[in-house]
Amino acid sequence: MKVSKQKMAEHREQIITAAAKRFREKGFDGIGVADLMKEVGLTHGGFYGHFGSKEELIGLASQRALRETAKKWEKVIEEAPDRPLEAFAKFYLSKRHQIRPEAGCLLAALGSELDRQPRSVKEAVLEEQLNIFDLLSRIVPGRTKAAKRKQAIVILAGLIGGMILARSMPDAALSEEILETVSAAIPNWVQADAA
Amino acid sequence: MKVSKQKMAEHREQIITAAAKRFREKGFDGIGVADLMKEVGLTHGGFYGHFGSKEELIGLASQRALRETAKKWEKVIEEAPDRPLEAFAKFYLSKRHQIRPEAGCLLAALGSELDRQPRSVKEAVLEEQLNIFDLLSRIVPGRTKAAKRKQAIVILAGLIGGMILARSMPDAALSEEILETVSAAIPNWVQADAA
DNA sequence: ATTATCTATAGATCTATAGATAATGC
DNA sequence: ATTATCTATAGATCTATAGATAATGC
Repeated sequence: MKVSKQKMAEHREQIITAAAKRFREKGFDGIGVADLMKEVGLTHGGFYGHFGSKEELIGLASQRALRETAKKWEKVIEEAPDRPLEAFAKFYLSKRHQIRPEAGCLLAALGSELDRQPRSVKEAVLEEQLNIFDLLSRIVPGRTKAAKRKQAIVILAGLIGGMILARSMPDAALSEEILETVSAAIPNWVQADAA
Repeated sequence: MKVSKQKMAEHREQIITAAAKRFREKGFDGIGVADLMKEVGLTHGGFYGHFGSKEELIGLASQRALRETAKKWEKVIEEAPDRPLEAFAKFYLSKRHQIRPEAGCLLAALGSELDRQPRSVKEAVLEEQLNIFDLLSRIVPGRTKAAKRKQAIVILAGLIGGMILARSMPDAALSEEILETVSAAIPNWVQADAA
């Protein structure tokens, strides 16, 4: 039943990728080790050859998830060099993102669960959060580095809160109202601050 | 083992109150029926005389939690008639609120779990969310009802996102930076919109 | 007589481990 | 010989139910 080193490395990646998807879809407690292993075609006993614990996988998968979505955001920003913030806010606060949490921002899908995760998980996620602050700092009109960082923080907070609020609604019309309202408001924030 | 009708009604309230606290503290999956019943001094078998399922309790406790915090917010707003929005943003985005999710806003503590709850839970929460939109509408300077509602939505999104982001940080200094930055920015949003 | 609670348990999870198996890679 | 995976299971949960118990309230 042993496989090659390369195949084992592939298995590891497949487990992390599946976890990154399913955790965002079902929550950290909503999917178990056995089901994740089954999804990639392995038995659950083998899991502990790859990771020391489920907690370790939660850290790795969370980091992976946030990094992958941040990469997409960079593309969206590059493709709209005239109004990058507007384009990004629209992309983030889209209906498509709302209904597909498993492929979207970890902080919107699992944000309120992160506080209850062990420190190691929060630290793994932090690396990507700091990258995102830098990414957003590049598309806001603040004059100093500190001013740009402040704007980046405020924008990310608005985006996360907007998506979580939209997803919490039992009615599609309300969700849409929230996404559009927040999306329209965000570009005004930086103008106000820059003035 | 039977108790009076009044005592039974008290037990029901105690269960809901304990649940409203523990769900916010540990997540909907983080506390079980047996532990909740033990906390109020009953055995877990009796739970199903009060509620049809854990899901039913989740709806009732979530509604209760959000209503109780919204009541506190009203007080904060009434006590600062000159700058109600500034006072409220500071209150919501306080360190005290950050470190005590079990006594704070349901949407910050459990926001990203709500999307995975059944419709009945979302509908129970919605009643309070609409009340909060109204509450915030009263302290923003928009000219029309629609403009005020938009501002209320944007502010609530910023508050929720700001708190969730602050709580997700593994470092207290970063949490504080986020709380202060978002808190300082929010009052500017309505001035920008009203202009 | 009715019923709120308790006791006991069914049945289904869950994470993690121990030892067997069978393929890799020296 | 080493080791990635599988099989089997320990031990600890979890929600929910059935029937017994004992107090209420007619």
